[in-house]
Parts: sequence; C-alpha cells; structure tokens
Amino acid sequence: MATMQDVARRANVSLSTVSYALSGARPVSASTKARIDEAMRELGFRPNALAQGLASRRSRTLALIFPAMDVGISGTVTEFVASAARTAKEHGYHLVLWPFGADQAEEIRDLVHQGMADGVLLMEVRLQDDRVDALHTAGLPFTLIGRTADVDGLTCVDIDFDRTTEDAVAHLVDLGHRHIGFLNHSAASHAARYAPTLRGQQGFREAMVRRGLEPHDVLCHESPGAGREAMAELLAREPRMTAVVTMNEIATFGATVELQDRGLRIPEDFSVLSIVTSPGVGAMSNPPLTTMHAPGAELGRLGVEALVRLVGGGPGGPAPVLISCRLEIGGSTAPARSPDRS
Amino acid sequence: MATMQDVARRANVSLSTVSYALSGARPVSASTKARIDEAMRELGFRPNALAQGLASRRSRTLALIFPAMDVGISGTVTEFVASAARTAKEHGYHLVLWPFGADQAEEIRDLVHQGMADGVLLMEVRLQDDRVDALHTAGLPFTLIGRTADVDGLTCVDIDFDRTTEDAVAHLVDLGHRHIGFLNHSAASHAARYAPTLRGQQGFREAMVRRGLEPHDVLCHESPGAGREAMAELLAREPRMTAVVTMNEIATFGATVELQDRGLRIPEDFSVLSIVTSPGVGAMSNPPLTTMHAPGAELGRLGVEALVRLVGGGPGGPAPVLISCRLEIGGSTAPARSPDRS
DNA sequence: CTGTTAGCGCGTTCAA
DNA sequence: TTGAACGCGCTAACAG
Repeated sequence: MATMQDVARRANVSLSTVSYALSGARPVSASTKARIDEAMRELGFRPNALAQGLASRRSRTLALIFPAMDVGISGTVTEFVASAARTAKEHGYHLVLWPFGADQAEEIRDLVHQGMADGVLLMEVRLQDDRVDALHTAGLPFTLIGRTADVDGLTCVDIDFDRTTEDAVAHLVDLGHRHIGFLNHSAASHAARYAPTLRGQQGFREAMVRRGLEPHDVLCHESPGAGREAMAELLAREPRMTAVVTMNEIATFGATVELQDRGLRIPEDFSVLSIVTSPGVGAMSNPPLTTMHAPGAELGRLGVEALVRLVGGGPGGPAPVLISCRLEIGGSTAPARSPDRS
Repeated sequence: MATMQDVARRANVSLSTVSYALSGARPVSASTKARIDEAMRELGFRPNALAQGLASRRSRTLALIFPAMDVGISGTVTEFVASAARTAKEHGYHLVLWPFGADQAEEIRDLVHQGMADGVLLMEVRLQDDRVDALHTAGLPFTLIGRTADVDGLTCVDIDFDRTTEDAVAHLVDLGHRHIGFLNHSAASHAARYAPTLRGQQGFREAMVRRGLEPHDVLCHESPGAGREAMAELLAREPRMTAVVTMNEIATFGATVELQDRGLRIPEDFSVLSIVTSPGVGAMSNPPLTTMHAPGAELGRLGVEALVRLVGGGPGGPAPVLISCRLEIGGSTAPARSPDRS
C-alpha cells in the first residue's frame, strides 16, 4: 500500500504537490503532474480513504438508515438501495447501511457523532419521526425518502401519491369505467398513520370526486384472504363497480380470485389496476396485471443527488421532490363492458 | 464533537489514559476510570471512527459487493442485506455497499486499496469469478455468498441445494407422489453456468434417482408464459405426473395456470412445491403455495459472522457452510390422489 | 508554480 | 498505574 510520501519521492516532488495534483486544488505544471501520475501508476497508489477523511473532515460516505423490517415483497427496497449505492458511487461517495428503526433515534445520534457519514438518507419516514429531530439537532445534512407531517425546511423525495392515484383513476375513466373501488392497505397501517395509506386514500377520493364520481375505498389487511373479503365488500357497496385500484400487493391476488369466483372475467368484465407495486409482481398474475410500478430506483437516485447537494453546501429543496409511479399496461385493464350512465 | 483531549482535560488525566480506559488494552484504576466515564458522558464523547481507523489500521467496516442487477422479485436480497447490516452492527462493524458486477474486478481492487474496508462479502458469486481473484491478490479477508467451482481455501456460505431439493422430493414422495417434475431457471442461466440452476438440477435428479424414480426436469425462462409451456412439456413427457418442484418464481405462476386450465385442481389433483422462494410469494397464489423459503437472513448473518472471524485472524471455514431452505407448508401440496405403482 | 509544516483524532510505544 | 510523544496518511494554510 503505497503512500503519498512514496509517490512524492519517486516523482521528486514534495508530498503536498502530490496532494494538489490529485485534488486539483492548486495548479500543477503539466510536466510535474505527468511525473506524479507516472509514479502513482507504477506504485499502484490509491489515497487512503480514512486519512483523507480525517484530514479533510469529510468522510465521503453517506449513510442510509435502513428499514428495520420490510413489509410485503419489497423488491422496491432492493431497487432503491441498489440505485442509491450506484448513485453515491458515481458521486464519489460510499454508502453505509445503518439498520435502525423509528425507535432508535438515540443510537443514530451516536453513530452520527462518530463522524463516519457526511450525510444521511432516511427512508420509511413516519409522519411523526424522532429520527428526524435527532438528525436535525446533530446538525448533519439529511434527506428524507418519504415525508413527515411537517416538511418545512426539510429535503425530501417521495412517491407522488396524488398524481399516482389521479393517473390511476384517469386510466380507468378513460377506459369508460365510472364505478371504481380502491383497495388500500390495512386498518392497522391507517391507525399508525402510515403515510402511503393516508395519502393513497385521500388521492383516490379526490381524483374521483373531481370527476363527479363516487369514491368507494376499503382498508384491507395484507393477505389474500383479506383481499377477497375487501373485494366482496366493495362489490356489495357498489354492485355496478367495474374496476378497482389496489395498493396492496398480496391482497390484490386475493381480490382477483374473488372476482373470478364470481364469474367476472379480468379484464373483460372487470379491470384491476395495482399501484405502487414492486417490480415483477405484475407478471405473477394471469392475466398479467396492469400496474403502476413504485419508482424505487428514481427515489434512490434523486435522494442521493439531493443529499450530495446538501453536503456540498447547496440549498435544501424548498418543496419535496415527488415522483409518480409509472403506468405499465398489462392485461388486467380494458374498456368498460357497457358504458353505463348512472 | 468532543475529542479525547477534551475528555482527558475534564477528567484530569492524560489523553492516553482515556484511550486505554476505552479500549481496555491496559489496566486503569477504578477511580480514574469512573472520572473518565463521567467526563465522556458529560461531553457526549464518541470516538471518531476515521481517526480510530487511521491509527489502528482497521476501519471496522465491512463491504458488501452488491449484485449489479437483480433478477426476479428479490425480497430475498432485501432480507439478506438487512440481516448482514444488523449482524455487522452487532459486531461493531459498519456495512458499506459496493455496487459492482462480475466484470468490475478492477474497480474492486481500487476500492480495496483505499483501505475503507477490513473485509468483503461477495454475493451472487459465479462459478468462475474474477472478483474472487482480485480480492485474493489484494490480500483482504473475504467471504463468498454462493460458491465458485473451486472453493479450496475460500470461506463460503451458500444455500444447500442438495438438501433443499432432497427435502422437496422427500416431502412430495412422503405424500405418495411418484412422478414428479422439476421446473428450473432458464436455459440462458444454465448456459451462463448460474450455480443455482446447475445445482438445483443436479440435486433434483439425484434425489429422484436415489429413490428409483425417474427425474423429469425442464429449463424455463422467467415468465408466466414460459412457465405454462414448461408445465405442458413436463406433462407431455410424463402424463402420470402428479407433482412439480419449481425453482422459478414467476414461471411458477404460469405453471399453476396451465394446470388449472387442464382441469387439474391444486392440490387435490396436482401438487406444486416452489423452492428457493422469496418471502411472501407463497401467499400470492390461490391456494397459497407450499414453499421452501430461501434462507436470505441466515446467509446474511452467517456470512458476516464468518467474515468477522476471518478479519479477527480466525480460521477460514475449511468447508462451505450450507443452509437449506425451510419448508413452509401452504395449500399447494397434498397426498397424491391415487397412489400409482408404475 | 512548488515546498514546508502544522494539524485531523486516536493508538501505542517508551519512560516514569 | 499513569504520562509524554510519535506516527497513521493526508489536507490546507503559509511561505516563497
């Protein structure tokens, strides 16, 4: 492991000149730079990350506070993490994983004080979140994936639930559907003020009302059995229903079964649109589901980019960056059979 | 950010005494230790990770070389990564993500020389893998998740495909099935010598032959359509077939559709056992699939524990640590309808 | 354009 | 049992 001193000697320059040649913080003549480069190559020199960090007081490392337990399939989490790591690398940063839940704000404070990270990415944010306060008082730049209730002064990127539900409803309405249901996450998540549950519900309702349509939505446990029951309840509430927007992957599979058991063919008689889904789940169904895929990779990339900007002293985004789920047409949505006019 | 010097002054001792009090590398009298602890608490002292690393030449950081692109649902990857991060933390290590594919051995070498990591976890290993050589010549401890063709002198943890396929076949045979198929990953993965494809095939065949049964296995692209065709091919090859072991999540969903379209009820007429599956996929089917869940979390934990041992100068496991997938009974396997004796 | 030098915060050897 | 001092490898003044 060659050091800068080794390189300096070999190139017949001083140690600092090597440093400056590397950082570009000061002009270095072409000829000496060439000699230095040569020496570095010959020695296989790589600057020591820890020494660099200690001296410059920047670790060039970003921390990702990782969800304690993942609900659901969470291929989305994989996409997110992979994308965040890639983006960090592209910007010359390492990404470290800090596996802490919402109740471990204190431990986060400890790690922050260790000076290992220049900035923090906080995912699966709750509407009320102690970790945000911990990071705030620690004075370390951080970016939220998701949003707290009050995002004033915070930098966040999140799924655009309004736009996603709006696009979902628009897709179905364009196909002629008028009686549309919404199959949401569980009552437990609603009670816990899980943001997607709340925002999804609100977004769906507004999208329907905006069109003069009556919104029907149900909360539903994350299981196929609950999905069947929820679907049955929606149909009971509005027998003329011809389409459903679901935001609950496992339950969606139960819902389709319930529909088929009632002799309703998908998509001829009934359309199913699964939103905020993980990659690949659309293909698991027959017919393959039309989905709106959660933008895991984009969130990872934008979250890191925003954080890198913050760490560099840049401005925190005044408004949250919101990204909509992308519609991926499958075989579970089709024109409404008989355009009713109720 | 209090430093050791601050603590030393406040406790009226020298800097080195604080250091020793912290590391325990040298005895410190109870009274001074108490004063030091007190001072540390009052100042909220946390040793600076970078300085510690520079001085001790150990970063207390482990690197996880992360798969470039994830095939399939890969909730398993999430489980693995979360578990690895948790285990690393329990042992006082950070976990950093290095997103590098099999063709980026050179970049890995660079990062290793930066001295950021004390050891490396390499996942999604190929049977032939340049990254292994890169790590080997770099002289850094590393652990494989998966196995290369030649594991001599390497430390690895992997799924026990032999045992998993054996257990899968045993489960079905115990239920009275005699004509059993195996729906594998794609021909492309086979050609690329993707280890699970090869080992799964071999394990299945051996488990069948061992019982005097004839193995029928097919390669199958990761899609429901291909799953249907593969299932049809298996049935064509052996019309008396009453059960199938699948190791291809997406294709499994197509296979079940093909069975049901032929009027074969699951599990009354035909049993389906999906092995090496991600968490949650079992529940996505109707009936819920009987699965053998990939031991993502165990692999993460054991991989990190082995690596920590290596980094500490411990011995590398002579033999690979193999973990079988755990059988989770669902509703897709049942006794064979008519115990045939062909 | 280049060299000299004082730290960054902590581990550890040598003396006491 | 404790202290003083050096060095880990590099950055960033300061000086020329």
